[in-house]
Amino acid sequence: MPRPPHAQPPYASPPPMSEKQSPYKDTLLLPQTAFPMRANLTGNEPLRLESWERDDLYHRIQEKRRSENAPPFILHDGPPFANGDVHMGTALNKILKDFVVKSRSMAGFRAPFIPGWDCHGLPIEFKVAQQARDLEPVEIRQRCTDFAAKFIDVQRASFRRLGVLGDWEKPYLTMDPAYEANVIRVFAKLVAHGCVYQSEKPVQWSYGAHTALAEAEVEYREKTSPAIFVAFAIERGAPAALGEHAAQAAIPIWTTTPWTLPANLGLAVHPEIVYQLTRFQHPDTDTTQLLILARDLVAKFTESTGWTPRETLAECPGADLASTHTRHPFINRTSPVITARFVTTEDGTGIVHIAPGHGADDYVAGREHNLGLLSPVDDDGRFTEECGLPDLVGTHVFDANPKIIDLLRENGTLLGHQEYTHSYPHCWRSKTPVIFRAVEQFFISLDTLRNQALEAIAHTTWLPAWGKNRIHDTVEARPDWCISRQRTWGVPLPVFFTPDGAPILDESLVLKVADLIEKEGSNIWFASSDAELATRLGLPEGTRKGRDTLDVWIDSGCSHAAVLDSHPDLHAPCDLYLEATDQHRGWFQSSLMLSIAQRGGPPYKTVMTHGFVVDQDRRKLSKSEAEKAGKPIDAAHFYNKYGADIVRLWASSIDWQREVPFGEDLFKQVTEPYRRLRNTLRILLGNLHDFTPDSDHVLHNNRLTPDSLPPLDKWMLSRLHQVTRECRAAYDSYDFRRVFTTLNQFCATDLSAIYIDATKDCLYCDAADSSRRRAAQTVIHDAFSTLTRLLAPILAFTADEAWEHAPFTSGCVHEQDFPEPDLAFANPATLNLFRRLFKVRDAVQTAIESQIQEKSFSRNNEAAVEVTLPQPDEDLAAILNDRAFATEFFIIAEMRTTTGNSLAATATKTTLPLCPRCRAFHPLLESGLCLRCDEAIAAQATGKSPA
RNA sequence: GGGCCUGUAGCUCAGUUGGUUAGAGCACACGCUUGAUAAGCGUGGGGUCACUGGUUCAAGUCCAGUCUGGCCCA
Repeated sequence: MPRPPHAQPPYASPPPMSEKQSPYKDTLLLPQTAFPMRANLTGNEPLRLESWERDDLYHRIQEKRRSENAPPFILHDGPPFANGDVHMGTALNKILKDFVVKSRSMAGFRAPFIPGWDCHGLPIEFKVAQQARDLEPVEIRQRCTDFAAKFIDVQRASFRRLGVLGDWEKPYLTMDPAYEANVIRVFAKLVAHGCVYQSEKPVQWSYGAHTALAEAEVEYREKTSPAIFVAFAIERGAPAALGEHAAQAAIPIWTTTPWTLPANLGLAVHPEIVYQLTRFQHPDTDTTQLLILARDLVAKFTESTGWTPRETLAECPGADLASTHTRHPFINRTSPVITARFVTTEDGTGIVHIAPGHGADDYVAGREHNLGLLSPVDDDGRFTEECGLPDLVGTHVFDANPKIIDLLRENGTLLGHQEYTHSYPHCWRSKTPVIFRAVEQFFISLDTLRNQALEAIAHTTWLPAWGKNRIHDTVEARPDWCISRQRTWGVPLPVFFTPDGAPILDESLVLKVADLIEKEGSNIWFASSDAELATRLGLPEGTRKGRDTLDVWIDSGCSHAAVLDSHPDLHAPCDLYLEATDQHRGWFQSSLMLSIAQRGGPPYKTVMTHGFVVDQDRRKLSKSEAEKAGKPIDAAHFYNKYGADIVRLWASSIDWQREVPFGEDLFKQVTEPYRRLRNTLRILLGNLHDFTPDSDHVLHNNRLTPDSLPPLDKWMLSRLHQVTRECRAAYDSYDFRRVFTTLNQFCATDLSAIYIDATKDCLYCDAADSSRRRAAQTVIHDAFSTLTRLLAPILAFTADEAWEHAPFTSGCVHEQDFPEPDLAFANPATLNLFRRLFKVRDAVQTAIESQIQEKSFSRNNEAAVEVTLPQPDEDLAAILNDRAFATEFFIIAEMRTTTGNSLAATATKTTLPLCPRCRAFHPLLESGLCLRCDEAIAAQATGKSPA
């Protein structure tokens, strides 16, 4: 190629703007790549997804790791409910899981991911029941099956679209007959251990949903209740310690549930609290009354009721009241006084009304003192005959409250009445207040499992670490587990009753049910009559099947048996469970208890929890409220608007250990780093267009050694390996945010602002094969290859797209291994020298900026800089006086150094001429070009490298 | 009401075992560049480290209390 004519004199200014193009432009090696600057994620991601699925990427990766005999890393997917669209919380959970799976896989593990869905339960049955009432069980179950299947498809499509890799064709479903059979087999184990029992106990009952509720199915909301003070007159056994007047006294109680009074069977006092016998007077009516109540609550009682203490006659500890009997205020019955430690002086009178059928504490106390049990309320929450008040039979308990209050007012036992707003348990589905009601239910006794469970908790890793305390405390305090539900959409509770109504709890019979259901599906239980089932299972005539289904927490809590133990790729205990913090009382606990029963140990080695998604003011983000406020919360809105990689980048940028702030603004905030990462990959690719690693990599072809690399390249590789080490460690500890910030800062500062900005002169203008240029390309090659792989778990689509655009890669980035940090490159001397150089650079930039502000010149590379170094620093001075290094590193024309008191820099406009080809200021040759450009042109002409 | 957690620039977050002037990204302002160009570079403003008290030569960091918000439990 002939040299272009030198139209400009050597000292000419840059070509005027009117001139379209420099005559030298064609001789430069400008970046070239087909990797587009604009991502168009929403358009391109689905195409890439298709190609992954066409190539069966998931199974290809599994196969590769299996053939390598890679150690397994098993993350067990907690099944989301198949009852709605994927919202950001669910999306965050799955993306975090995908970060784990992808990063463990690239770290050399065989990391299978078998996604699952929780299909049974009230949420679905409720929605189906809303559409059609009074259906036969089998019909309800069919509709529920269809409903669940529909949302499994919806959710699966979302999870896939988000780039989550897994065996989506073969997920586990808790409604699969094989899964249901395994649930029943775990139940058989529980029966064999003798932990299953039937009992009439107060349970949290939803009259709206017609079923008992588990703890996890209850939510607390504000409710206003009537709070009343009721006098129980002393009938006999007045405590001698309170003197002769005590016999005429009454004992006041305080309650916010007047409807439980018909079931009252006693009063409880604390044995050590001091009670006083006091004469009260009411200022409104001028009546007086002798009352016994806790000394510390007299003032509050007066404040609430107006009854004013006139004379305190005596006092005694609660223990002395224990033999007293009182008269029920409106039923012809005696209510004995008992002592109980749960009584407090927080509210009320220090005396608690005991209805053993309507409260957990009451039940226990009632049993201890043989008070009996009354639960005169039916499934709808209406009073039954048993309530003892014919007028109230058929009345809903909350409608009965005012009637009971009227009754008390009329018979003079009502001492006070206020409205009281408190947080009260509600059914999570029907949103109705929960009532405590004693019904025959099945329970799992946790006492047999508790110690082993606590032991397992101690030996499990909890992330964050405070999770251990939390689950320990909940397991320690947890009451027996009510597992029966009076619902249709669930795994049948596999219990039969003898003709006289006794439950048959027999392991082998339960196992037979499991086999039957595995073969024919659980509908067989509902479709068959008692007689048919009895015949098939060889039971005597007259045997009846149970009508209940199992708590859904049993379903998902059995996944370690139904999935980990059963799937060929998996095993129990697995390495990791990863869910939101609410699962400490949900899945983590149900899985643990059932795994203890099943295998005597925990199902997991590590449990990681992440916070809930909250809005930007750190307020709870509820779906209905967000929609009202016009704030979208569905994952689809975001991946359709911004792309899955933006959602993923957001997920990597948050701190999963606490609540996760979320809002559309935060998405916009993450698009800027995305562009930076993408453009960095693009400029790296652009500068590798003529680079073939085999022949051009200066370290692979031994053209240079790590030690003989130019200093800037040495520094860049040191940083690269430092960054690699940091990201690998961050992935190992699930600290994805650290990966994100490390890589973002590395791209922004080290690569973009420093390295590429400085070396692009060499990359564009040097002869193609100059050592200096090949060294820079070598660094850029390593940086690209490292960056794409370290980014791959997070930017699943973009990293693969970039990988594909590199001329020297093959396959998919997700099948690659992570880069290994090589400490041979992490050169402390170089890093240290550059630390000092960056301080100089700051001073130099400030000096140049002030000259640019004063219009002395306008571009960095016009500057001639004089630097004053504070103390003798030979290494620093030597490198600063190396013209080639200094002009490249600072992107300036000239550098001189002196020593002085403190670090300082001054800049002036250079007197050197402008090289028209590289637009840098250098001494020029007769050709009109600087030495480097002259040689580059010559090399192009001969096709040979100058050096 | 109880348990656990949380609070650092407008926003998202760093801040080692207490030790110089509390850092980064986003956003903002100004400037350069038109050979990374719907990109890139430079400079800059912006913080009573939730509040109060304590320990200490020294506190964002340790202690106590208050407040905020979250999860769980009642």
